Amino acid sequence: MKNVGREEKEIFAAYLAKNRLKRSDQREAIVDTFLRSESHLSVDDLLHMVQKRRPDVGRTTVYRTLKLLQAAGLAQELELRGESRFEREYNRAHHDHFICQHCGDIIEFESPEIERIQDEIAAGLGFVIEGHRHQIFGQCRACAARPQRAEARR
Amino acid sequence: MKNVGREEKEIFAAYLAKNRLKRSDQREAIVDTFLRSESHLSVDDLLHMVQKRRPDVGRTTVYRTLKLLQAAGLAQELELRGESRFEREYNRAHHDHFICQHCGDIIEFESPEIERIQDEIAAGLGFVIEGHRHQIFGQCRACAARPQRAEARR
DNA sequence: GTTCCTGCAAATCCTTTGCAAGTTC
DNA sequence: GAACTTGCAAAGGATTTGCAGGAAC
Repeated sequence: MKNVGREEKEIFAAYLAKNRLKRSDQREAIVDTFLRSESHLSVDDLLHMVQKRRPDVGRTTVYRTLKLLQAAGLAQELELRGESRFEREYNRAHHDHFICQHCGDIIEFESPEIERIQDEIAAGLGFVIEGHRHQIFGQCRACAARPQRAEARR
Repeated sequence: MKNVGREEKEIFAAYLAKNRLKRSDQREAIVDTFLRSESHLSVDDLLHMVQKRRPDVGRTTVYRTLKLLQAAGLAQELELRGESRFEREYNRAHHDHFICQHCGDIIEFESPEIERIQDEIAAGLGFVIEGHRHQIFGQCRACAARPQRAEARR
């Protein structure tokens, strides 16, 4: 488990330098924790994980560091129903999400075909695409198999 | 402009009756205004439109009535970046949205082909679809034609 | 008359901002 | 030392809730 996200850390450092910002232990802990996690973290998830290492890190700093990660192109915000989550963005192919409304699990998927159709429709409308969000809500395989617990989460 | 949304109003009345709720002038004004509008209203849009007719209607009641409209299957919430908007749902084919980030315009589109691909991917994952949200952000034709005003809205 | 509705104000929830003290360069 | 960071507390913005008075049934 060494050198996790080494390249991303270099990019982050370069981003700081370019903008005359400074490094700090808190930032380092947050960035490292974020890069080690499987993705789709809420701010609270990340805060709690970081606090296991450094209990003195504040929620404010997590918010601020996530903004930096986004600006540096390393993190992307996922705006789900109500809550906001973050995933790694660097060097990842574009993908969209299935969200299980029962257990909260998030499954990624990608479909070049959907992207292509999207582009065609946009072209027909004279619309220039800058970004998109495609989320599918429902039940994952596991939750569908035990419908009696369907209300557990929502 | 008579009898706008007559059928929807009947459904709303039936929904109230079924749940032992009562009619009120405020609800009627809100529902009527909602049904007459072109869609994609924010709570504030709706509040202001209703207040032109009945200045005494409060924001709280608009929120509460929108919840009823949703529960009755007449309105659907559109969660855009940050803000929340509402559109008519009754008897409308499923569709998704292009959102111009510059002028705020919202353009609807539908693609049975995308829906089909979605269903296939879901089936492959054993995922049961209960709903989805597909939003494409960018510039509409008009805004793309005058890029100098691209920063006007965001 | 009982039950439901309404608007206000207060409470929440999530996120951002002001600020004084501490760090980095 | 100048400029940036931090955490706290306070401020914001959007939505919900408690409540007392008013309306519907």
